[in-house]
Amino acid sequence: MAASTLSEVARLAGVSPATASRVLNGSARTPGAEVADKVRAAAATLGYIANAQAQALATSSTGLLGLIVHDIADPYFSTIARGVQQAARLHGKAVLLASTGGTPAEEQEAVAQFAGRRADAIIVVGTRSTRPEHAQDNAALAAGLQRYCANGGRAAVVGQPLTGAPQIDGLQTVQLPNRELATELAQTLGAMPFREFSLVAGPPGLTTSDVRLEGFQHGLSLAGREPAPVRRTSFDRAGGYAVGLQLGGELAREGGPASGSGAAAGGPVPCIVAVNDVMAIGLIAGLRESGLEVPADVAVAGFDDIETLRDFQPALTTARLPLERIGMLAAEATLSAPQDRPDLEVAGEVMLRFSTGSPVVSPAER
Amino acid sequence: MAASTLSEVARLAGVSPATASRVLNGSARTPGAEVADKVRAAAATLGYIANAQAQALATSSTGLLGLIVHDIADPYFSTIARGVQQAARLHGKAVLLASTGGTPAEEQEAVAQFAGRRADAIIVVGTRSTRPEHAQDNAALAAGLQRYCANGGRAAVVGQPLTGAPQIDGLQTVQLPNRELATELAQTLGAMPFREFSLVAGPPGLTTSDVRLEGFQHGLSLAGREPAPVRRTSFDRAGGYAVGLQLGGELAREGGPASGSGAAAGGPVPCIVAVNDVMAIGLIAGLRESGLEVPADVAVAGFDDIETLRDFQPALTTARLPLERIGMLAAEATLSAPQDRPDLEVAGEVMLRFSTGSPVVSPAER
DNA sequence: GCGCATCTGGCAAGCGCATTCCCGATTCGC
DNA sequence: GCGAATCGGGAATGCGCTTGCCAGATGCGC
Repeated sequence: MAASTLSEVARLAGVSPATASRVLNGSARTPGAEVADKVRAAAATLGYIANAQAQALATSSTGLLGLIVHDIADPYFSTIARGVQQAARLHGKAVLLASTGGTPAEEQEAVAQFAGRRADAIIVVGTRSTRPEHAQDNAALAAGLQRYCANGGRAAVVGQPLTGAPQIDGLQTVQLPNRELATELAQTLGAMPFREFSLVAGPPGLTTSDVRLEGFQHGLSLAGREPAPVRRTSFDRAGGYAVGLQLGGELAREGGPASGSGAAAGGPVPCIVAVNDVMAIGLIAGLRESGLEVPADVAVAGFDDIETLRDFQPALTTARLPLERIGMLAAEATLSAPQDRPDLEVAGEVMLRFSTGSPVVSPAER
Repeated sequence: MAASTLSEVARLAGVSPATASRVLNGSARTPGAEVADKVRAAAATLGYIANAQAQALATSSTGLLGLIVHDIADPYFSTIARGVQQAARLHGKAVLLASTGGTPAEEQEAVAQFAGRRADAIIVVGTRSTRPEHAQDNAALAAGLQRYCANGGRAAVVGQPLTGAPQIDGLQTVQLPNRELATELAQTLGAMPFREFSLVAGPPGLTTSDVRLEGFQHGLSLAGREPAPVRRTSFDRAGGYAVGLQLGGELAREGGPASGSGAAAGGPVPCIVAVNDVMAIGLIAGLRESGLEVPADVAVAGFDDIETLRDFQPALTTARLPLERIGMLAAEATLSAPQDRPDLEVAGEVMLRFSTGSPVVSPAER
């Protein structure tokens, strides 16, 4: 029993395929009520479901929205994905998902795949890379999107503009206030009585990491602080953890063998800022492993304000990005008619919490 | 500039579309090397990308894998999604994502949509519902999957078998050891010197919640414990938090005005088990809000072992489900040839951690 | 050197649907 | 009451690709 087709329905209803099509799938010309009922009845008994592939071929519109993320299991991306999904649903589109791993080569592959499926729109989420070894892949990615847009596709990239890309017509960018927020965070923290700052970042060349870093340093200087030393590690929890162990060891040695040096002395403690929450959480785990208390011995801050992490103790000081809204914006930007495209400006917010000694906020208002 | 078509490539290469098709998209009959090169060159200069829609129509195979989850931003689902995505990629399939919200009606809608798109396989993840108001939708969902499978689609459901469904040919089930693991967890905890147990569950009728509950109670009885009282709440963080506040208030009143009653007395403390990690985290937040310490005043355990939550303090005692693997299994089950389908047995593991007073495990081995 | 097997590439028929064009049947206007 | 405008429905065409089938070309054995 193969899936029933339009003409089967038409035959059962005793009408032509054209008529059946007109009643079942919205047409400007709606046939008479009697005929329409007959067709609908036939469709129901046959359990007819329109073949979206054939429709797509005939109408050259697939109703597909391609979403490209680095890792769908990462809460940063999955939250954005939720927003995209919601917007897509509102527009009656289906979401095609690609979880790439983060290299421009894989992203380019996903773009090609989506272009082949003639997705109506493509959204690329995640940090760009300026690493020299990615230059060629970046160019390929840009070329792929370029061609996709030239062929009438709509596309948006979330985060930063494409690396080394020409102006691409039809490509929109949801620019994230990474630099500004990082500056604000650093300025706020810089005004607090921390002994010194250090920064934990991803490998050089990851734009999100680099930009946040710049913003931090800028904010520190605005606060009249020295530039902070930077530790480079992987852009994930494991990287944060490794640095936590390392920094924790150094701090413990310097502050005395036992923990609680800062707390005991009541003196100013150092503050470590990681470029994202997940790294910050790993960092705290590593520091703890070294016998340090947060924030008594060392203060820690992150970036993103991941929802799942908001019950973490000590509550993490961070910069909130409205991730779900960002996803919706990106989707809306590609799906809406040009005239009612949303404003792609995104605002964030610095969240001071206990990991930097700020008073705890009730978890109720998460 | 419209996307170039196969026949354009063929014309440029001076061959017939058939030949072009044979060289560009894998065919059993590969034309001669010279012709093949010409075609490939033409395709390259035109930037040809095969129209997957048309291919799908011609071959009646779309290369689409439909994934239906309750909420893609929930780490439980996003981790499974990662597994599905990986398996799909291995098989050269693209993942179609639907994040439904969890009601059978929405799931049925997603199934219909995927069926219309002629997805090669559909995977439905998430708890079933036995609530009477869902009976009709459950039936519709079963009917939809039934028809989908009858039309040659492959499908798998992760969690429990469909509620009130007949045997559906071609529908596979990745059965999760919820009951067994819950029993094991309860038995283990029951042997420990906790004063009493109470359970925090989702609304009655959510099968995952209900089954875990049953398992817990069974384990408690195996350990010679009384059945534990059950608090019903919503199946998410907010539900856990609400019950945490409530239970926390009761315990604080009963144990004395100040916190630390159990710790101070050193006596046995109560143990609260939530049916999933996210609820357990909310629960702990609520308990803390009431001035109680975990595990000094009250022990807490969860279920799932969500990766992002593993750095939580106190480390959460839980039952680990290999979520990513589960996703891969489900995808593999639907994508592989019948003879090399994987075994759909899934094993879990009880993880004793500090939230029930067990020694802390180094975060390194997350 | 001839016939046959083998191979190579072209032709054409769909896959399931939307859409344009067209024709017969109504209905309306005068 | 007649012509014209209108409406309901059917036939045909094409979307881009795959593939079975066929004709021509090539190679082989005898």
